[in-house]
Amino acid sequence: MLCLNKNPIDCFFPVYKEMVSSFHAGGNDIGMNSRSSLHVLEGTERLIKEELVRCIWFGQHLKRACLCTDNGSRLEILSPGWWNSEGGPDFKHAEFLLEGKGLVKGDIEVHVFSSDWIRHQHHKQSTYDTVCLHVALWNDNHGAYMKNHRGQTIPQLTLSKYLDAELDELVELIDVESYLKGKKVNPGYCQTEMENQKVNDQWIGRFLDYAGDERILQKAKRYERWLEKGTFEQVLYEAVMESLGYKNNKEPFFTLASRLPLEDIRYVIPEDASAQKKKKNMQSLLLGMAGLLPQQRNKKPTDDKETANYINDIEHAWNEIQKKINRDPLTKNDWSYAGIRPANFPERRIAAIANILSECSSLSIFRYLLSVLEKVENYQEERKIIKRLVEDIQSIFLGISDSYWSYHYTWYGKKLAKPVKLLGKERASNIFINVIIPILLIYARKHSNTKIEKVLHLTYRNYTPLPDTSVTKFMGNRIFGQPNVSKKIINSVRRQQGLYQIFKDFCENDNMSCNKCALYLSMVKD
DNA sequence: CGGTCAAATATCTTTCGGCC
DNA sequence: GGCCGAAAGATATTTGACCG
Repeated sequence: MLCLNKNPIDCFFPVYKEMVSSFHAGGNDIGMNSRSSLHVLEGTERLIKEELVRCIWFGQHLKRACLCTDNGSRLEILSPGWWNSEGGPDFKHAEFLLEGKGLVKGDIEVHVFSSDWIRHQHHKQSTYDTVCLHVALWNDNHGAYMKNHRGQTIPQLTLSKYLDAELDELVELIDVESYLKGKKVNPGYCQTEMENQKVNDQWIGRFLDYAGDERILQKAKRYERWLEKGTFEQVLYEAVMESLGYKNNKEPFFTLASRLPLEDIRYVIPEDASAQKKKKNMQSLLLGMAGLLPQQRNKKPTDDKETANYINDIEHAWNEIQKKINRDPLTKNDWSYAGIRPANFPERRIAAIANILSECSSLSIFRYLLSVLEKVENYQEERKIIKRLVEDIQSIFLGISDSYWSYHYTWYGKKLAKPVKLLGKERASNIFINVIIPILLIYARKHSNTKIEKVLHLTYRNYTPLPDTSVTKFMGNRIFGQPNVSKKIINSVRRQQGLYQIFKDFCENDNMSCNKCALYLSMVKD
């Protein structure tokens, strides 16, 4: 078993990454795929899984206007087809227009590498004769097409040339969790090996700790790229906004934040206005730019005076503000309401961020964070540091109250008997872990401030786990089998985040990568 | 048009831990 | 060891979009 005792424990240290690369150095990997996705990495350091490529294809995250097959024919996708959960091609009943052929209907097979077509033996299987387009993320054999079992030519599309965002951004945006639903979880090699070797709780805990640190480091890396184009406060604002999109609205929230940078907001909303006026203007600015005001949608009459007054106020303010902004607002179609509980509709979250911004001096959440850090650094007791840091930072999210939105879920929605928070504890925790810690970590390192890093790490490793998700449940089953064992060991967000990291790196393909998993290999190593 | 579903907060219950 | 307050855990409640 790999010794994990010698590494530093009070800061974010890339122990996990070193372990992973030690197992995969040299390229002589074991397993069925002679060349795994580990070795060809363009534009991302993550391991790209076929499931992700399927999601890219199904979600059509492509520059659709200029698609060409690998032999140069113009291609227009009418329908990406429907998921096929049984054997055979990945998507059924797709439709597209192909130059020289016209309308084509048929099935689609998706791979990470174009050469996977032959490696998976599809050119010898008649079940793949219905495939009319082969879609690969990367074209590694530089061919222009594939052949099926009857020798017919299948046109091929290479996605990497047409992605509508950086690959690592897509990795963040695409929900790879949903496919886990309903599948039964098989124990991993890790679980079997743990029983064989009687791996103790401390060892596995430590491993998860380091994996959890790696997750923060990777998030930090992502934000570091954003920082090339913006200031800390702008990046923090964008990241918080993205986080407010929960799962389905990350994209429009992020777009809103980049179309409406803090600088522009400051230009439109004077610092010296009264608190109330600032709040109202901020709401109308953000909601207006989001395209979510009632006037921008279907206007319904109401006999509720309070609602009518509020809407009137906000829309009036927007009509004035709109003149000073020369960028187009988003529209209702940019937002997704599917599968979102009314309490978390985008309108409410936008109202929330508007209230937060208008209450921060100079609209800077970042500056507020720094002031909290400064205060906390001087405390002696560790417990007190942890408590105050979390409480003070989260108070700006939890403490929001709004005369309208605290009592309503929607425009014209019925008035709630009791006020409901615009952002709750869970969201605040999420923002704290996924956004604030990574960004402050970058800041600490840029300023060589190890004290801040230590405070962040201290808080991180003492923070209780967030509620379970499909991924944490899956991983709990996969590694520990019994939920009570899992619960005992996963006693911090740090370890919980470690589960996500290992999942992303190794388990996403179900059983495929168990033999390459760093957790398993660390156990069997002598 | 009505059943189903989505996920957060509010509230109630149990456990934990510190302290005398 | 027992008491009290705090934290953690479990359960109930909530509205409106979507799909057939």
